[in-house]
Amino acid sequence: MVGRSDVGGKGWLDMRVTKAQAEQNRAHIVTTAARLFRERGYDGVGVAELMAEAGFTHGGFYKHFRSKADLMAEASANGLSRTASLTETLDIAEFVESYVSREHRDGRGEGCTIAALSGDAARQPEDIRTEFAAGIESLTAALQAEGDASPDTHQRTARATVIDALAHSVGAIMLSRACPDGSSLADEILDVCRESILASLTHGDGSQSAAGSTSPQPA
Amino acid sequence: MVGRSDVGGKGWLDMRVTKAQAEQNRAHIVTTAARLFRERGYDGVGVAELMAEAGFTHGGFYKHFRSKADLMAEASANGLSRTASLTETLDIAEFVESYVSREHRDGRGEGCTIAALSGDAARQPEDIRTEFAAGIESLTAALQAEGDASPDTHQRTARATVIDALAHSVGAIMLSRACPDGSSLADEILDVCRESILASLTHGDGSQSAAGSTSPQPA
DNA sequence: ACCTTACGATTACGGTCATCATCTAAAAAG
DNA sequence: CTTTTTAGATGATGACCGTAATCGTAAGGT
Repeated sequence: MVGRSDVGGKGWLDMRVTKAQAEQNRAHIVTTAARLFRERGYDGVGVAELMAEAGFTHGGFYKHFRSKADLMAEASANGLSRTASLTETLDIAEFVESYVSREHRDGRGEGCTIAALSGDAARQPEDIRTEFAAGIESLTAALQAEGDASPDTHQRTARATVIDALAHSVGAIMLSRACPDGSSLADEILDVCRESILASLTHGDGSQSAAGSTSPQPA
Repeated sequence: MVGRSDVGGKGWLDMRVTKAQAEQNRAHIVTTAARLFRERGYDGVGVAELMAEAGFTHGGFYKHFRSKADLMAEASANGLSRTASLTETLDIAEFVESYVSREHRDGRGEGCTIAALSGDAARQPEDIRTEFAAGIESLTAALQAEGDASPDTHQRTARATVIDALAHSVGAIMLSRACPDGSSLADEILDVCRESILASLTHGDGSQSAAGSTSPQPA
């Protein structure tokens, strides 16, 4: 390992790195990881491949993160907040329309982290599930809040209604993705559910009586 | 299938047929794998650990399966058909009641393969997704068929209603499982969705009646 | 201008993984 | 009986994994 006496400064250049650059590189690693995890699952992407995709070699990874598990949690939080912020301009009906769609189903890497990784997250340590709970809360809050700004007859959507529609939408996407590409069942699930969810939103759905615990708790 | 077809004549074939025990061992490996995959995901359990859990060493694995991917497909089919057959005695309301429950959420290994592995299946090769589509169809058929035996009161539930309720239930379980153990959100999701799904079954479309028999059966 | 800090590259370590070669004993086939 | 076949055990192989030690180098504070 000592053979690096190095002669002649020929070395390929790779001058970069300022403090701000490093921070930017770190952020890039996180968002890259978030996308790769959505596409292939937490176990489907290794540190080396991840860093390569971000434009680095795998060695520098541990200057940014203490472990892969740490990055998994951070990438999850990043992806979840991304979904929530993208949703902030949508009301529930618009959200459902774009969420329960073929485009979303077929664009896993660019889609919702909940739909892409909740199955994996369920088996991960608690810190990741805590991020998911927070992400669900943020998304719920975003969907409830929409309409508040509008002066007209919009009223804040009931929390239960939002949670229900979200679970319904997630289930539709996951079932559809579990079917073979182009299968009629995959499309049928999407169409049936989208119509049903939208109907339940416009329908006289004012039923959110006390069902179990109603204690919102952002983590 | 211990069928001893046995040919008295001199047909050339019949080179197969091993001990009946081998066939039984193979089946045991498949059901063990189905449970372990549900608990930890396809990538979360290795061949050696799997075989050990089934009571064997890892070497004999390839006398039964050509690859781990082969077993993954077979174990998926096994788990999915198990869920469908366990559901055959339930109508939709009973199904939802037992499916969208804390017991099911917390008993991943003994629960529904769709809820446990659809997130993983979406990233697997087509043969596994074909099994999932078939499993969804079987489960849908089982839920539609229930009630046919009864005289007038029940009529065949609409396919769309069943698919919709199934996706909704799956989404509820997956979201709840993605939350930390014992979190209030995890329980809230379950309670909100269960009530909503049951409500949509009783007053939604033009074909459905209330529950007649009561036999809540945890899978 | 020093000196400290640390990004990122290189290389290597244990460990685990799927897969397979080989051996064995026993069951089937003759 | 003998021969053939094979379920399962044992052990090796090579690839890949997460993690870490080392180092060149440049940035940032003083």
